[in-house]
Amino acid sequence: MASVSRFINSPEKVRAETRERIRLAIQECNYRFNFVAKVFSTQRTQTIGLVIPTITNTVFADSTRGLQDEATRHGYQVLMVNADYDSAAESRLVRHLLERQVDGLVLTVSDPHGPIARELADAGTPAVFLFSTLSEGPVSSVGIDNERGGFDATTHLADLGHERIAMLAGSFATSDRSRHRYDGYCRCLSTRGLTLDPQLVVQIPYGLEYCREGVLRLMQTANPPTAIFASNDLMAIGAMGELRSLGLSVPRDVSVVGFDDVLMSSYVAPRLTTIRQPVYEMGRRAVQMVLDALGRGEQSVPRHVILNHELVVRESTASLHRA
Amino acid sequence: MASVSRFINSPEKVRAETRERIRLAIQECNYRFNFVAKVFSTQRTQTIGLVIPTITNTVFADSTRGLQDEATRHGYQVLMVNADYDSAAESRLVRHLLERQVDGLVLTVSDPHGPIARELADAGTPAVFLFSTLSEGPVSSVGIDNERGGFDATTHLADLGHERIAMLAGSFATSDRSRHRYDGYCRCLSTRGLTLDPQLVVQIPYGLEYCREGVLRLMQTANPPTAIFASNDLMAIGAMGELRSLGLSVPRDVSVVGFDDVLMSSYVAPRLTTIRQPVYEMGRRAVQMVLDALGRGEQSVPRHVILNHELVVRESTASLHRA
DNA sequence: AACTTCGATGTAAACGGTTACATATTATGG
DNA sequence: CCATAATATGTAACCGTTTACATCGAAGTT
Repeated sequence: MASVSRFINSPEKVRAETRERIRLAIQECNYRFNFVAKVFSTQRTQTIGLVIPTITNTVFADSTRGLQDEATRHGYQVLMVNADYDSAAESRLVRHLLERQVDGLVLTVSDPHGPIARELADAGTPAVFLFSTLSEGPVSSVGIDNERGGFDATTHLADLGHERIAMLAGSFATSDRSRHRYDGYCRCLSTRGLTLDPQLVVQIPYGLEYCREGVLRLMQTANPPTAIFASNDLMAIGAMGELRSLGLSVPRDVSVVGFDDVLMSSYVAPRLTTIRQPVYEMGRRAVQMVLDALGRGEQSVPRHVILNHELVVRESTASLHRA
Repeated sequence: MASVSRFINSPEKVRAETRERIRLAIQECNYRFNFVAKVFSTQRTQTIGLVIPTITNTVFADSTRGLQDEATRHGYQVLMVNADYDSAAESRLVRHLLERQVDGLVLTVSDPHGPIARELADAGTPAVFLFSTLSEGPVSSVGIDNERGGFDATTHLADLGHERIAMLAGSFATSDRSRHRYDGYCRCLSTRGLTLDPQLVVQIPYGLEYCREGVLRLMQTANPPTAIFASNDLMAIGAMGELRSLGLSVPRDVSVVGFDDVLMSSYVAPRLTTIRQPVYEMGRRAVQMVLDALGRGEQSVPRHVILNHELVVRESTASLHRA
């Protein structure tokens, strides 16, 4: 029994002869290793739990790639679940993952300042928030400065001469990233002396399918915007599709900026101007931080890292053509 | 101990008074349920393993949604891993999932006729192949008729008067779906009396980023195609992006048909003509079949279900404008 | 040859639930 | 009020691995 365990985990510790004996026995009773029993015994799953808001936005897929690569490099698995932008689901899934004894957690949640932060800190399982901009709090984080991202995106539009700049925002309730990007949008407006027209800000649920109504609300006002800043690329692409349906041309009639720089954004027509996040690197860093905390044990203090973003100008934005 | 177990699994079986006593004790020693121990003891994880080829193509996300919904409806979790279109990874991941004692498996693999089928059949864990077109074999399957899908897509182009129809195919080695769609493409060509020009068929790895070279190869021939059938919507969108880079207009210069009808396809410009797969339903059916087999035990026979697809005509295809 | 040392192998407890079965408690009927 | 049935609770074995520790055997030392 013990020798079999040794055989499996460090074959060099058992004599060649015994090794052979074991190999045969294994063949004989076509034995299959029981990972669950191992976990039960060691209390280590070699698994990192990942909670993402949705599987349909490929930013999360891209960061997952970085996460996955780094994890496998260290012999860890990734257990991914999606919460569908539902904060109740987030808590439920975190509990599920903790019950399943994941060694660490990486999560993108609607509100990293909410009760979930305490839950995580109490659980004693290393965790890091991904994508959010945090500078404090009991659980670590890695992201970009979403407020500055929003500021930069809006500034780009203002630089092009736009004055009626709308924001097509993902619902703040389900994403603090969207809220921070909105903060940056506001700051830019006030820096430029532009008025913040509440009619030019609409919040919609995440997902392409909700863009229609949002764009309609924006464009059917008395004084419609000449530029739209969308919370993410998916919504920007959705918005462009809707604008086209309304007979408007991007960027001639309306400029559009997105956020994330999803691969798709450089293939759509027109190619999307956007804020690039270093998502692959973010994913990598997140697992590094988890493994780091795992190494340190209890006495590790939360860290908050903020990576650089970058404005990528493509075809969906243009100078305001004054009528 | 036993009462605690009862308390957790069927509270109605313990007296209110005892229930209270247990609740307090749980509070006291802030007990956390250990799912791994339960699994170890019961040999049931209430989990279905899911192997997908990539996380960046949203078809898989969409089918996963159906899968997830049906699974949770029956109290099952989904454990998703992606193989990145690598057949070695597929085998490795299947072994991993089996070691983790998943109760059933749903998988989309490069070749459902390959050795993995035997492995699965031998393992004794219920499994179903998703997306592939199978009519026999030891493991169940649910998909559409990919050959007919390819035929229908190509026929649509032929009906529009196109004679030089290219196929931008995902590498056959990594996807039998692509191969079947190609078979349909060939059948259409021969039915119409069109010659199958090998220069008009290129295989590329999956992913937007590989479309550039594929389209270049196609368009830089002496007699370039007037229509392109792509293995999936992602590649179709990639192709449209590349065609635009070459100064060609879709559909005026070149018509493009995709496959899958991913949500994004109705938002890009021009909106993509494609073959719709009932992906949500496919996901649901797959877990139903797994749970069904789980119910029957050993004596369940493999089933192969083929659902209907549908040609969705949008803006990316047009009649051949004869020069 | 006896003693020490060291590596290889065997033994048994432990991990935390579940569950069959034994026992205790409560309800029911005569 | 007792016998009996029904229901609630307690007991202990079990799942398959790891791991600390015991034991064994071979090689090296005196």
